[in-house]
Amino acid sequence: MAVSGRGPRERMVFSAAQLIRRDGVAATGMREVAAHARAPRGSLQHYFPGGKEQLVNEAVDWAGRYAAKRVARFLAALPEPTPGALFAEMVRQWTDEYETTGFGGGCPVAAATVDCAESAASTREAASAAFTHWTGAVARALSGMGVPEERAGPLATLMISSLEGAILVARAEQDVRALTTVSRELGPLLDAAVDRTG
Amino acid sequence: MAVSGRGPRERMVFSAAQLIRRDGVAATGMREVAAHARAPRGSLQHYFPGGKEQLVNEAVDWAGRYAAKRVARFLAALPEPTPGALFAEMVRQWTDEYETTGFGGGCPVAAATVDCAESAASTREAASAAFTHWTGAVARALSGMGVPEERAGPLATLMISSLEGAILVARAEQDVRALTTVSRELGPLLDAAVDRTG
DNA sequence: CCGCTACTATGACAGCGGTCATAGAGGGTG
DNA sequence: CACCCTCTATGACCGCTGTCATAGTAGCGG
Repeated sequence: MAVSGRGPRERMVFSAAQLIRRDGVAATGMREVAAHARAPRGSLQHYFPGGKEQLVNEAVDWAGRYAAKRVARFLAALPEPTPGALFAEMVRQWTDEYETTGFGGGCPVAAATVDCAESAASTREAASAAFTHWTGAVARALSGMGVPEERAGPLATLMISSLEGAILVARAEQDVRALTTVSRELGPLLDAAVDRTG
Repeated sequence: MAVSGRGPRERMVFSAAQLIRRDGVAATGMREVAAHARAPRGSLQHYFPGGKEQLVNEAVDWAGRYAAKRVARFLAALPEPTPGALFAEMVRQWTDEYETTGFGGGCPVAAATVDCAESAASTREAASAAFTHWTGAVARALSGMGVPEERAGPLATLMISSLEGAILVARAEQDVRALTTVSRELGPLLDAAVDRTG
């Protein structure tokens, strides 16, 4: 996994997200992040004077924006966009990863929530913001598919909650079963929400 | 939170589950567990010669059995048992806790999965077993309500995945919104799965 | 060359973590 | 009393972690 984003700073944030999603926040050391990013250790205190908390927060923030961008990209790639198809695509990103590279990682936002929700207020807020970003992107996508405004938000929350939970279960079981199940079970419900009166 | 289960051993397992669900596995120390359980520190190596990993595994196992028992209890308490009502009750356990005692804790099994899935194989297996126990209890409950056999398993997985994810989101946002949303959105879908041909 | 800024390089420190070693109580049984 | 088994009590060890302090290098404008 040769990390080669542009600047050292970006690489460290990216590496932090990668390591966090694999081992959790507490088990991820700063020296480890720097090494993984092939960045000098001395740069840590230069780019992240706020210490580990700042680095973690930026990693979570990055993950939230990344997830939101993915939604838009999925949307553009779908030949016939429906809510169920979007959800299937979101799920497929995870089944693909798990089937090819193994069950090594989960969602970094989930990891940050589990590890820091009670101990670090700013990180909890970062996770909240990440979920909000992500949910907003999904809700907008649903609206664009004809889902009524007042239904888009709740359904987006349902999609993300189910996905996050299924990721957890799949990782524990080392089996994508939970992921494929939620996709199959939720698909019809989601598709039924599009307004066909137009 | 005066812990007063029967033996010191049981108390330590229980305390471990409590602390893990709040701070995560890595951030929970053994000395801390003993102190929280009002158990002598020297008992740690006596009751858990397998070290922290054993203690964590037992805590996860305990949580899985507890969750399964709760399902049976919810079932017995429901006046008119339907899948949607059971799910609403499972969700309500969490909204109640969050509204009364705050967003201090999540699911210990989720925490163990996030923190140990990659680093400790035995803990990952314990988490998998916990989910299996829990899912089995829910599936049996659904079957008892008239849900066809082949639908009970997938729906149970959907319920638990959605619940776990909603717990995560709710904790990050410090708002039970995600929990109430998944309950409301999934209720009709679940109730529609009961076989009414009898 | 000076001075300034951005970045890097190390080493040290203090704290905490899990684990081990060793020894001590308590209470039954022979 | 001697013996043993269960449980408890400490203290020490070692490794790791986040953070700080200090010093060094690179490049650039003047």
